[in-house]
Amino acid sequence: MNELSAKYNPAEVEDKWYSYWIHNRFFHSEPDSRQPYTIVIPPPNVTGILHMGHVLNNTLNDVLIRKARMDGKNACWVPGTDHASIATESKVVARLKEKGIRKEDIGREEFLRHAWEWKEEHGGIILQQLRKLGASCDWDRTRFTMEPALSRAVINTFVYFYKKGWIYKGVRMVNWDPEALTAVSDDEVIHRDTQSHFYHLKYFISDGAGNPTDKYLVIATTRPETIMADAAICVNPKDERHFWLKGKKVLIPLINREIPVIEDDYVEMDFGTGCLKVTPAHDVHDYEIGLRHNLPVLEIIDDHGRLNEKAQILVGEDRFVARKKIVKMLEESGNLLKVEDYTSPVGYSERTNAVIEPKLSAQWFLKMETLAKVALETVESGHTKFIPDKYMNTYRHWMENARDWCISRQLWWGQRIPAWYLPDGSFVVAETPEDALAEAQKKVPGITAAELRQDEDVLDTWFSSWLWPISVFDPEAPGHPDHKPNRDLAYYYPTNDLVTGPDIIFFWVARMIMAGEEFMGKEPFSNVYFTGIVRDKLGRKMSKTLGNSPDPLDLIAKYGADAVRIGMLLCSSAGNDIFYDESQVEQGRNFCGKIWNSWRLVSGWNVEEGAAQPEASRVAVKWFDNLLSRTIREVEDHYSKFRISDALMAIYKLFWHDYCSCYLELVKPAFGEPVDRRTYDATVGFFEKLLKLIHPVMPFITEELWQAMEQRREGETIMFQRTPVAGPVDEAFLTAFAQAQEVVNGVRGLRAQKKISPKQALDVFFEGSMPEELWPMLAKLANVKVCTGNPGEGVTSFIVGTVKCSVSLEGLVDNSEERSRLEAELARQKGFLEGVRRKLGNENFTAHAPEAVVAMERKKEADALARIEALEKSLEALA
RNA sequence: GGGCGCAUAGCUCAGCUGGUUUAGAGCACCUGCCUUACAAGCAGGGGGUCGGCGGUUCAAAUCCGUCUGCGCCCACCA
Repeated sequence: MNELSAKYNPAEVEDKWYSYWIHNRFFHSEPDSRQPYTIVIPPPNVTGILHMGHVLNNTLNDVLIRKARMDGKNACWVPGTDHASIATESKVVARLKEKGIRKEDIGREEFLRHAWEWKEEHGGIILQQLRKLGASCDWDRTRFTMEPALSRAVINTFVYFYKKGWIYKGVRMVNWDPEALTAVSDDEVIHRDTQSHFYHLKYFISDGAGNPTDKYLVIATTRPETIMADAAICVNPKDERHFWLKGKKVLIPLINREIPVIEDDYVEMDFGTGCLKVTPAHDVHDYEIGLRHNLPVLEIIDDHGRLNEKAQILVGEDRFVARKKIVKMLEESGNLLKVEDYTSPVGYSERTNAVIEPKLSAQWFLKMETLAKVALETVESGHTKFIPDKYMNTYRHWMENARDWCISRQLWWGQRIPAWYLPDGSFVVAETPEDALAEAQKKVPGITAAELRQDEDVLDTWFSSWLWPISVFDPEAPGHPDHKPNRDLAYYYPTNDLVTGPDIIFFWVARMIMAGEEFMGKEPFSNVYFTGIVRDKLGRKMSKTLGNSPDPLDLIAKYGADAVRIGMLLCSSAGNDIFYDESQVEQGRNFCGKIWNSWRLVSGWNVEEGAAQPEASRVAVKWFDNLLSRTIREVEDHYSKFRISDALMAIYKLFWHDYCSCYLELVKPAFGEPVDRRTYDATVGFFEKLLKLIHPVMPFITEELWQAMEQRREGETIMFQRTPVAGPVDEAFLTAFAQAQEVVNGVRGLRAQKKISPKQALDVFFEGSMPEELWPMLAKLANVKVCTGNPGEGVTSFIVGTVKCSVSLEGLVDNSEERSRLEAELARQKGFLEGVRRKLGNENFTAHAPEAVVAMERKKEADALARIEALEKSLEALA
C-alpha cells in the first residue's frame, strides 16, 4: 500500500492513469460475444476547440460508456471530427486574407491544399483536449467526415438518391449569404427583429404610352433599393379601395419602367397600403406570386449583395448603401410620401451574421417526403426515444412540414457533387469520374474526360454527418443497398444512446434517423438524450464575444478533471439549460478531497487480529450494508431514466454524509488504537464499492485510490470492475437507525445550545421504542449513556417520531426557557392534531378515502396524542 | 402570429400514476468549533402559505381552466 500524499493532486494522477489506460488499450473495443453498448460522438468541428458545451456533452457520454463497461457490456465509444464546411472554409478564408491571399485568386486546388494544411495543423486538437477530460473513446476508431472512405460514402449516397429519383436540381429561392457566398439552409438562418423603416412610395399610373399621369398609388416597402426589379404591383381582389386600379399600369419611380397591376389573395388588405410591390427575384413570396402570374424575373443584386447593371441606377453599390441613396433620390423626385419607423424580422446567416438575401439559384435538393415520414414513425413508435420526451412535439411538427433539403453549398471544402456536365448542358451523376465518363459516352459517344466539367458545388456538411452512425463502422454501407454489413456494423449498429443538444434535432438527429432507416432499415440509436445549453449564472449563453466562457483546460488544470465533470453534472437535468458556475466545480474538487481523506483515514488503521468487534461497529456495518444496497438500487433506477445528476447526487450523499460523516465516525478507533479485522474488512469493502459506484463520474481519483488500496496486478483497472450489486434491504432496521440518528442530532443540538462539550457524557432516558441494539451507536456519536427508569428532575426533552428523549442536564436547565420551548412544540402538535382530526371528522373522507389512507390518518392522530401527552407530562414535571 | 414548455427555499433543481406525521436535496447563508482523515473541514441552525385567481375532489405543489412572467421552436404581413 502506497503512502498517500496529504492532498489529492489531480494533475499528476490524471496523466498517469490516462496513459495507463491508453497503454493497455482499455478503451478499445472489438466485436465479441458480449452485448455491445455503442455511442458515436457528436463529431465536433475539426478545427474547433473545447468549450463548456463539449465538456457537458462528453462528460455525459463518458459516464454512460463507463457505466456500461462496468455493467459488463462491450462498450464502444467512437470518436471523430466533422469537416464543418462553412465554418472551416470561412476560417481558412480569413487566415488567407491575413496573408493577402484571396480564395478566388488561387483557385480550388490551391485553396484545398491550404485547407488541408490547416486541418492537419489544428484538426484534432479538440480530440486531444477530450483526453484531458478523461473521455474513454476508442481512439483507434477515430474518424473524420471528410476522410476518403467517409467521403466515398457521401458520394455513394448522393448517387443512390439520384438514381432513386429523390435528388433533383432546381431553381429555387434560396437563402443567400453574400459574405460566405453560399446558399444556406432555412435552418441556418436566424430571424431577429430588426429596426428599420417603412418607406411609402408613390407609383404614378401610366397613360398607356409610358408617361405618368397625375394619379398614383402608394406602396409601402422596407427595401426601396429593389424597386428596379419590380415586376408588378399587387392588390387584393376584394379590396374596394383599389378597384379603380384594375387593368392599369404603373411606372416604377426613377427608371419609369411600366409594370402591371395584378390581383392576388396573398396581399393583406389591412397591412401597409394594401398595395404590394412584387419583386420576384428578391423575395420568396413575391417569387411565388410571380410564378402564379407569369411575371418576369429580373435580378438586380449580385452574389456580393451589390446592385448590378440591370438595376440601371446605383450600379455597383452595396444593397444597404443603395438603400440610403435611393431614398434620397426618391425624395428628390417626389416619389417618397413618408417614412415610418418599423421593426420587422430579418434573416441573418448563422455563420457570418450577414443579412440573408433571398436569391434565385440552381441548387440540388433531396426530397424529404418519404424520408421524413419514416423517420417520424421511428420516433412515434418508440424505436427511438427522446429524453426528455417534450422534444417529440417539436420533432413531429418539423417532420410533418419538412421541405426538400437543399444539399448543395457554394463552397470548396467538402464533398464535391458528383455531377458532370456535358458541353450541351446536360449532366450525368456517378460515383467516380470514370463512371461518369462511361455514362456520358452513352449519351455522346466519343466524348472525352476533358470535355466533362464537374459541378462546382460541394454537399452540405450534414449530408455527411447524417451517415455518421453507419459510416464510422462501414463506409461502404450507405448508398449500396445490396452491401452486406461488415462485422463492426453488424455488431455495433444500432447504437444505444446519443447525447446531443436540441439545437441540432433537425440538422442532425432527424437526418440520422432518416439515413438509418433508409440504409439499415433500422433506427440508428435507441435513445437520444438532449442536453441543455450551457449558460453562465446570469443565464447568458456562453460565448467568446461575451468572454463569459471559461477555458475547460484551465479549469481542469486548476481543479482536476473529476471536479470539472462533477461541476458540470451537478446541475444538469436532461433538456434543461445548465447554469454553470465555478462554485460547482469547487464542490467537485471538495468532494475529491473528501474521498481522498476518507481513504487516508482508513489506510492508516492497524488491524489487530483476534480483537473483538465493538458493538457500535457491528451495527454500523449492518446499517451501511443495508443503506448501500438501497442506494445502489436508487442509482440504477436513476441511470435507467437518464437522471445522471440524481444518480450522482445519491452517491455523493452516500459517500459523504453516510459513509464519511456517520459510518466512519462510528467505526473509527480511538487515536492510535487498532481496529478489529471484521470492521476493517467491511470498511475497506464498502470503500471499494463506493469507488466503483462513482467511477463513471470520477474516473481518475477512483482509479488512483482503487490502485492504492492494494497491490494490483499489471493490467488491472477499476474500469472493468463490475458495478456493485444491491443485496436485500432491511427497511425496518434502516428506519430505526434513522430515528437513532435523529436522537443524535437532538443531543448535539442541545449541546450546541447549552454549550456543553461533546466530551462531557450525558444520560438519556427514552419513553417509547429505541432498540437496545442502537444504544452503542448513540454512545459513540452523541456521547450519551442510555439509562432506564425515571429521568427525574433536571431534564430537558425532545421528541423523535413517537419516542420521547429526556436528557439529564443537572443544573443546566433553564426552566422558563424549557417551558416556552415545550409549549411551542405542544402548540405545534396540537395544531397538527387538529388538522388530522378535521380530516377524520369529515364523513366524506372516511367514506370515500381508501382504508389505508384513513388508517394512516388514525395513526397520525394516535401518534400526535402520544406526543402531546408526553409534552404535557414534561411540562408538569417542570412545575 | 402559431406551437411547445417552464414557474416549488437566496441559487440550481427533486417531488413518477392526487393521500406517507402539516413540502425535500445540494449549494449558499447564520452560529459554534483549527476535536491528529479532511477549515477545500466538523457540528448545529434559520429559511418556502409550491407565480396569481377560479374549478374538480373527501383530499391538490400534484388534475382542469384562466391570468401574469419567462424560455424555446416554427413563421420573412411587404
